Amino acid sequence: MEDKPANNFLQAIIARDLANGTVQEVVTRFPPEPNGYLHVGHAKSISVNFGLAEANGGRCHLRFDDTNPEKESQEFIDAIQEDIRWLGFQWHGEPRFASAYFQQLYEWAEYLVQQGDAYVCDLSADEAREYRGTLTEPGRNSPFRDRSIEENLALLRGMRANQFAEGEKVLRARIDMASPNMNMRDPILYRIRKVTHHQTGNEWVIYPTYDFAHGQEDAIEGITHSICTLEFEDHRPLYDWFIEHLPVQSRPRQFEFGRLNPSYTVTSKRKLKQLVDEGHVAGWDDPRMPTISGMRRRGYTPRAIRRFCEMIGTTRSDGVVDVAMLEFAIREDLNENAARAMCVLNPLKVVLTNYPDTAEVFTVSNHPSREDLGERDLPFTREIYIDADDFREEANKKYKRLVLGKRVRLRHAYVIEADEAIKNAAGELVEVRARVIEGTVGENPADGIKPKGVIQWVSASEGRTAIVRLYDRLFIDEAPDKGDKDFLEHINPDSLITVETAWIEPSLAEAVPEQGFQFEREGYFVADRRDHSPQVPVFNKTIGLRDSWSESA
RNA sequence: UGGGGUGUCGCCAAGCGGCAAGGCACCGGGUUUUGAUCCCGGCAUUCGCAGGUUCGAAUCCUGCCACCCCAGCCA
Repeated sequence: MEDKPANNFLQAIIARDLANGTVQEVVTRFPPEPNGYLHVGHAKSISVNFGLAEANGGRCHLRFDDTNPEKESQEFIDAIQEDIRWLGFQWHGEPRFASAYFQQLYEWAEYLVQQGDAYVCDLSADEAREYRGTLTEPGRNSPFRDRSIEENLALLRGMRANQFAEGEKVLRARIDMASPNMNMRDPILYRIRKVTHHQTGNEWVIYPTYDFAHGQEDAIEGITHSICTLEFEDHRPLYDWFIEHLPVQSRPRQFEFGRLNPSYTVTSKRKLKQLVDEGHVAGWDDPRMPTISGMRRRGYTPRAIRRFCEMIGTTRSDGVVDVAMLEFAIREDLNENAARAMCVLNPLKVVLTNYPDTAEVFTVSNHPSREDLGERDLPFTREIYIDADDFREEANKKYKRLVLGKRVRLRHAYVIEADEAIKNAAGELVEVRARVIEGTVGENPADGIKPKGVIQWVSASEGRTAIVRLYDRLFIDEAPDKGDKDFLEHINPDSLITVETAWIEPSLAEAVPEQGFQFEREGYFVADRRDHSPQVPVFNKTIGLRDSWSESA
C-alpha cells in the first residue's frame, strides 16, 4: 500500500519534476554517518526520505556517509540498520557506503587538479583559518594556490602514497577566497588521516571531506532529490560547483528542510553521547533517551513515531515542536491497540471480611472496544491490594475513590464498602477492612447506593510482583539544547523512579518483552526488551494517561 | 557592519490576489465499571511591523524589525 503523498513543499517539487519529465523516477537517500545512534530527529529525516520515495513510486537508498573513520564504527552501522528496519522502512538494495566510492572520488580529485580547479596546500590548520578571513572580511589566497598542475598532481599522489604527515598537506578547490559564502573560500577536499577505516582498512591515508563526497555520492547513485537539513543550505553552491566541474553521470539536486527540535529534549549527538558517557542515563537505549532505540525500549511504537512525523509536517521553518505532540501520538496508538491489565504501584492491603477464602475467577475483556484482543482470567480473593492513593479515611465530594464508610467499584469485580482502617503502633495505615456488596459484579448495588468511582486492584494471593520503572522527561527545561546553557543542569532528578514491588495481575506474568499494555488508570507500560522475564517481570512506563483531575484537591 | 534562511492562534501547520483549513495544547458540556477513551461546543475581525499597489492583500511591491545557520583538515 502506498501512502497518499504528504502535503509539503518537497512533494510539490517532486510532483512537478515528475510531471515535466525532469526526472523519470524519484530516488532519495538517507545518509547517516555511523558515528552515533539515530534519534527522533533522524526519524523525521527517514520518514521524509523514505516517505517521499514511497509515495511517488521511487526508491530510497541507505548510504553510510563514512568519510571520517576516526569517529565511526561497525557498532553504529548495525544499530542504524536495525533502527530503520524497526521503524518499518526498507531501503532499496544493499546498504551503500561512501567508502565504496573512495577510488572514484580520488580520480575526480585528480581530474580537478588537471583542470586547474584544485591544488595542494601546505598551510597548517591554524594558518588556513587565518587566511580564510572572517564573516565580514574576505580571505587571502594561500601562498600555495598557484602551484603548477604537474606539481599539484605529484603532491596529491604523494599524499595518497603516504609520503606526508597528518596535517602537513590538504587538497583544496580553487574557487574564491573572497566569497561571502565561507564554504566557497577554497574548501578542503582531502585531508590526511592515518587511521584504519572500518570498511576500507588501511587502504587509504587520505579521506574526502563531506563537501567533496556527498554530491558525488549522490551522482554515482543516481539520486534525484538529495534532501538534507537547513544548515546545509550554504553548502548548496559548493555542492553544485562540484557537480558542474566534474564528469559525473547524473545531476542530483539538493533541497533542505527544517530540522526537528522537540521541547524538553536534546538531540545533538555530542550531548547524547555525553549523557551516555557520563552515566546520566544507562546507555544509548535508555528509555529516557530520544534515540530510536531508547524510544523503542520506552514502549513507543513505529506506528506512533511515523504518525508523529506526519503530524509535524515538513517545512523550511525551524521551530520547537511540543513533545506533547509526540505523547499524543503514542497515546493514540496504544489506546487503540494495547491490551488493558491491572497493576498496583503503591500497594495497600484490603481484607474483604465477608468474603470466603475460596477464590472466584472472572473472565474479563482485554480492551473496552477491541473484542479481537480477547479475554483473560482474573482471580478475585478475600485479600487484595489497591493503590494507597485510592483510599482515604475521609475526603471531599470530588474524591471518587475508596473512603471509610463509603463505596467504590473494583474494576471488573465487586463494589466494596470500607469499614475500618488498621494502623500500626506508629499510627501508619497498614490495612483496610472492607466488605463486598453482594450481587454487584456487573450490576449496581440493589440498594441503589452507587459507588462514585472505579479503582484497580490485584489479588494478594494470586497476583505477582514486578519491578516497574516510572520514567518521566529527562529535562526540566523546555529548551535544554538552546544556546550555550549547560544542559546537564536541567536534568530532571525524578526522571526515573523504580518501584521494586508492584503487584500485577497473574496474566501479566505471561507478557513477552516489548509487549505494551495499558495499566488501567495508570498509563501505558511495556515489558522491558532486555530485563523482563516471567520470573522477574519488569515493566517500563511509556507514558501516563491523560489526567484532567488534579491531585491537589 | 558579509552571506544564506525563517516569520500565519501557546506549539506544529494549510493557504500562492477574493474575504484565515486541520492537528496538539487549553477551556466548557455529555456518555462511561479506566478521573482514560469517545462525543459535542469554544479557541486568530487577523497573518512580525510600517507604508504602497488593487474594487479587494496573509498572499504583489518597498522599507524596517526579530530569530536561526555559516569563520572544523566534523557531517
